[in-house]
Amino acid sequence: MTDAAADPDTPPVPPPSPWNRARPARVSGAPARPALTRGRIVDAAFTVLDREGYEGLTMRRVAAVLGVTVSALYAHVSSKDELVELMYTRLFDGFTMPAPDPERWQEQVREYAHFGRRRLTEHRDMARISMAHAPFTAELLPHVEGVLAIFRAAGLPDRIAAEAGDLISTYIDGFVLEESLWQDRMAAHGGDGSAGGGSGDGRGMAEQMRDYLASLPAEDFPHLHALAGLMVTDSSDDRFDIGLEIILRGLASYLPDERREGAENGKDGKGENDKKDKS
Amino acid sequence: MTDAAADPDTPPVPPPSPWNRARPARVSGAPARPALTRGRIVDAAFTVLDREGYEGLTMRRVAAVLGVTVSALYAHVSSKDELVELMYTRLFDGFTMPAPDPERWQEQVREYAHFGRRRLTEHRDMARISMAHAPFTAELLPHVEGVLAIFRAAGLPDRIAAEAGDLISTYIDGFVLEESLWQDRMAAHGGDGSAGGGSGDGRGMAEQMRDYLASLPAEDFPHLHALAGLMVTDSSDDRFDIGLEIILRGLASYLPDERREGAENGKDGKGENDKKDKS
DNA sequence: GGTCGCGGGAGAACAGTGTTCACCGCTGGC
DNA sequence: GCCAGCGGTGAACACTGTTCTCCCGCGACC
Repeated sequence: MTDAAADPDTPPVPPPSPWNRARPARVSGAPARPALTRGRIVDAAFTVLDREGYEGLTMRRVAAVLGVTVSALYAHVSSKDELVELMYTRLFDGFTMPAPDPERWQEQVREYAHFGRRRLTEHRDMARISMAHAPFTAELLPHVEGVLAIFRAAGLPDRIAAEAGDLISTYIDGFVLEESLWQDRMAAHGGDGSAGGGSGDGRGMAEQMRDYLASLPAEDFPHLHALAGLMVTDSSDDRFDIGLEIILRGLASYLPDERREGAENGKDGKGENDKKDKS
Repeated sequence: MTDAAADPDTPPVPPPSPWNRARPARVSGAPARPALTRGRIVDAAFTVLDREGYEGLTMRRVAAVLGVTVSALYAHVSSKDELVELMYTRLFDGFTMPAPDPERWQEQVREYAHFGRRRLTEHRDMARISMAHAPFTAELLPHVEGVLAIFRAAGLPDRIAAEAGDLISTYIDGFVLEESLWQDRMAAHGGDGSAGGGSGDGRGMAEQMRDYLASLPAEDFPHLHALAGLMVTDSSDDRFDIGLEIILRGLASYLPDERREGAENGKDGKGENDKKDKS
C-alpha cells in the first residue's frame, strides 16, 4: 500500500530542528508508539480488512491493531463511513493519468484498467468498497478528468466519451467484485475439501466451479455445459482482457473512419475477419 | 414487486370451501393474520427496504411489519443473508428468456437489459443487493443459460459469448447502483435545500450535480467542465442506452462479416453523425 | 518554578444489530 | 378429554457504531 508520508494531515512538515523538538521522545520503556494520525488509522484499517474481510472491518478491531481504544479513533475520523471513504481514496494514490496520446488511446485505457484491477485485488474485499463509492470527491476528480481527456483526444463524440469513463470503471469494479465473490463462496462451503492449502491461489476453486457447471445436464443447459471451461478459468486475466477488449471495440466503432485504422485489431489481431470492415 | 399469489409456498390454494374451513377464523377481535410463510416475509422485507433503505433493512423491522417477533422469522428463514438472497431471487420472477432469434439478438439483449434495469429500480437499493450476489443459484441458472443461448445463436465466438453475459449483467447492476448512489448523496447533504418535495423525482438533484461539475475551474478540469451537461442528465435512460450500445457494438465486432450487416447501426445511425435526431 | 490549559486518549455507557434459547398457547388427531 | 407438537413469544447473548465523561501528561504562561 502507499506510504504514510503521503498523508494530507502531515504535509511537508520540515524535519524537526534539534532544538525545539516538540516531544522529548518518551523517556522510559514505554512502547513509544508514534502519534495517532488519519494515515496510521487507515493503514490499520487495511490490515484488519485483509485479515477479517469487509464484514469483519470493525472500529474496535482497528483500534486494537493500533493498541488504542475505540474512542481515540473518533478524534481523527468522524465515522466509520469516513474511514472507509479514506480507504477508497487510497485506491488512486500514486497513479497519475498520462497525457492523452490519440495514437495510443486504447493502450492507455488498458494500462489504466490494469492498474485499477491490480489495486483492487491487492486488498481483500476492496472491490466492494470501491463499488459503493463514486469518485466525486475532490481528490479523485483529477482522475476522472484524465480519463475523459484520453477519450476526447482520441476523437470520440462527447456523448460517448461522457459515458465511457463510467463504463470502464463499472467494468473494473464489477469484474473484481465478482471474482472475489466466487472466492468467498468457495471458501465458505466446501473450501478445503480437497488436499492442500485451503485459502490458496484459487486453482482448486476454479476446478470445483468448472466441474459444477460441466455437471449440469446437457439437455437442460447446453450452453452453460459447453462453455463451462471458458466461463471460469484458472487465471481471470484473460477473461478480464476479453471484456475490456469488447468495450474498447465498441468505443472504437464511434471513431471517424480515418481514425479507426488499426483500432479494432488493437491487441490480438484475430477475430477472424473484423478488419477491412467498411472497406 | 411481484404479487404474493405467485409465491411458491402458497400454490394455487383453492378458495377454502365453507365447510371444512381449516381455521375457525379467529373468533374474537384478533387481527386474524394469515400464516407466516417465506413469501410473506420476503414481501415484508421489501416494504422495509423501500421505506428505510438497505441500511435500515433489519430483522426486527421486518418482524414489526408482520406484527410478529424477530425469532418467529428464524423459523422460516435461517439468517438475514438467506432472506436477502430470497429477495435477490425475486428479481427474475416472471421473466422468461425468449428463444434466441439470430436476426434480432441485439434487440433481445436490449429487452433483457431494460427489464433488468426496471426491476432494479423498482425497489430502493435493490442494485446494491443484486451486485453482491451472483446468479448461480439453481433458480437463476436458466436465465444465464438463456442469455448465453442468445449470444451463441447470434454467432459470437464462444470465448466472447462466455464473457458477454457477465459484462451485460455487471453493466446493468453497476449503472443502477451508481444512479442510486447519486440520489442518496444528494438526499443526504443539501437534500431539501430548495423548495418543494425533498425526496422527489431527482430533477433538482441532477441540476445540483450538473451545476457542481460546471462550476469546476475550466482551466483545471476542461473536460469535466465541458461535459457536465452530458454526464448527468435529467433522465438516465439515454445514458443507459448509450452504454448498452457501446457494449453491443463491441460484441457485434466479433461477428463474421456476413452477420454484421445492419449490426452497427442497430438502433441509431452509425459513427460520428449519429445525433441529428434531436429535432 | 509553579500553575494553568488543554488536547489526546481511556473507559464506560447507550441504542441498536443478528441470532439463539427456553418457554407456552393453541391447534389437530387420537 | 387428553396429548403431541407446531408456531410464535420474550428474554438473553455477543456484538456493532457512536458518544459521554473523566483524567493524565505535556507545553505554555506568569
